[in-house]
Amino acid sequence: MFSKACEYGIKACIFIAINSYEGKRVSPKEIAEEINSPQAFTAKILQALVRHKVINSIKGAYGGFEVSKYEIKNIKLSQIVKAIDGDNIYNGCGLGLEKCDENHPCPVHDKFKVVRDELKLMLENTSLEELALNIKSGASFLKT
Amino acid sequence: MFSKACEYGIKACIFIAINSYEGKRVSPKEIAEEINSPQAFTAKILQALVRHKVINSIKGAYGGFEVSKYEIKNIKLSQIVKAIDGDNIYNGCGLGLEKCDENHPCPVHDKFKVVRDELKLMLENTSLEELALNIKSGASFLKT
DNA sequence: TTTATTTCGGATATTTTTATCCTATTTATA
DNA sequence: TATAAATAGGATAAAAATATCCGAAATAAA
Ligand code: FES
Ligand code: FES
Repeated sequence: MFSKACEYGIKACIFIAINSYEGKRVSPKEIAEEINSPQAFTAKILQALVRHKVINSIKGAYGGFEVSKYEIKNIKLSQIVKAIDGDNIYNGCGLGLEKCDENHPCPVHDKFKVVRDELKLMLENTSLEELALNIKSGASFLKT
Repeated sequence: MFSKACEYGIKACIFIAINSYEGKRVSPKEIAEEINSPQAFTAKILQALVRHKVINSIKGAYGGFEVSKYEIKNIKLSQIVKAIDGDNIYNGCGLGLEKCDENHPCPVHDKFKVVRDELKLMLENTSLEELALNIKSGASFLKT
C-alpha cells in the first residue's frame, strides 16, 4: 500500500510530535531506534519531510527535528503520504492506465474509485495529533 | 497499490476471459499487445496464474491460455491479486508492523482496517465476468 | 515420425527502491 | 574564536521489482 519510506515517515512524524509536545528535539538516531528503521535511510526521509515543510529541522548543536506544538493537530496523514509517495495513490488508476479518467475508465474504475476515495478521506481526516495521543496513551505502538 | 505484475495479471485475465467466451486461446504476444505490457514479463505472470490455477495453459501447437467459460463468473479479482501479490494487502499492517494485531495495533490500525477491509470485500465481490463484459460492451478499456 | 508451434523455466539484465557511508555546512556554547 | 554537535546532501551499495533472452519440453498436425 505505502512504500517503506512512507511507513517510516509516518512513524517518524508521530514520534517527533510526541517529543515536540514536551519541547524536545529528536535526532535521526533516536527516531530510528524508536520506530525500528534504518537510521541513514530514515534521515533521508526526514530531509524530504523538511523540504515539504511537514516538519522542521534545526541544524547544529542542540538541534534536531521538531514540529510546531500548535501545528500538530493541523498536520494530516495525507500531507506526509503526499510528501513521500506522491499523489498516485489518491488519483492514479488502479490498473496503471496513464491516468484515471472517467471518460476512458479501466475495468475496475467504478469500484476502485470508491475505495481509493475512502482511503483519501481517511488520510485527510486523520491528524498527527490523534495518532500521537494514541501512542502516548499506550493504546498503540510504533514497533514490533 | 498493486504491483505492476498484478496490474498486468488482472488485465491479462480479462482479455483471456473475453476470448475464452468465444472458444479462442490466446498467446502472451497477443495479450501483451492488447494490454500494453512487456511480453516476456507478462508470460512469467501468466505462468504464475497457471500455477495458482486461476487460468489454464495448453502447451504445443494450437495451444495458448484460456479459462473455463463456465468458471469466469466464479473467478474473483481477489484470487488474481492473491496469486501475484500475496495477501499482505488484505492482512498486512498499514505501517509495516510485523503483523496486524488487534492486541498490538499500530497508530493507524482502527482507521486503516476499515479501508483495507473494504478493499478486500471489493476484490472478493468483483468477478472476472463483470470486468470482461464491461470491456466487451465498450464501457471500459485495457490500455492508454 | 517429423515439423511447426507453443508454454515452461532457468539465466541474466535493467531499473527502482531501500540502505549505507562520508564529508560539508550550520550553530550553540565554552 | 574554537570546538563539539547536529542536519544536509552527494556518492555508493544492496536488494527487490521489472524486464529480456534462450533453450527445453510438450503437443497437434502433416
Ligand atoms: S481509470 Fe482505472 S481507476 Fe480510474
Ligand atoms: S496493526 Fe497496523 S494496521 Fe493493524
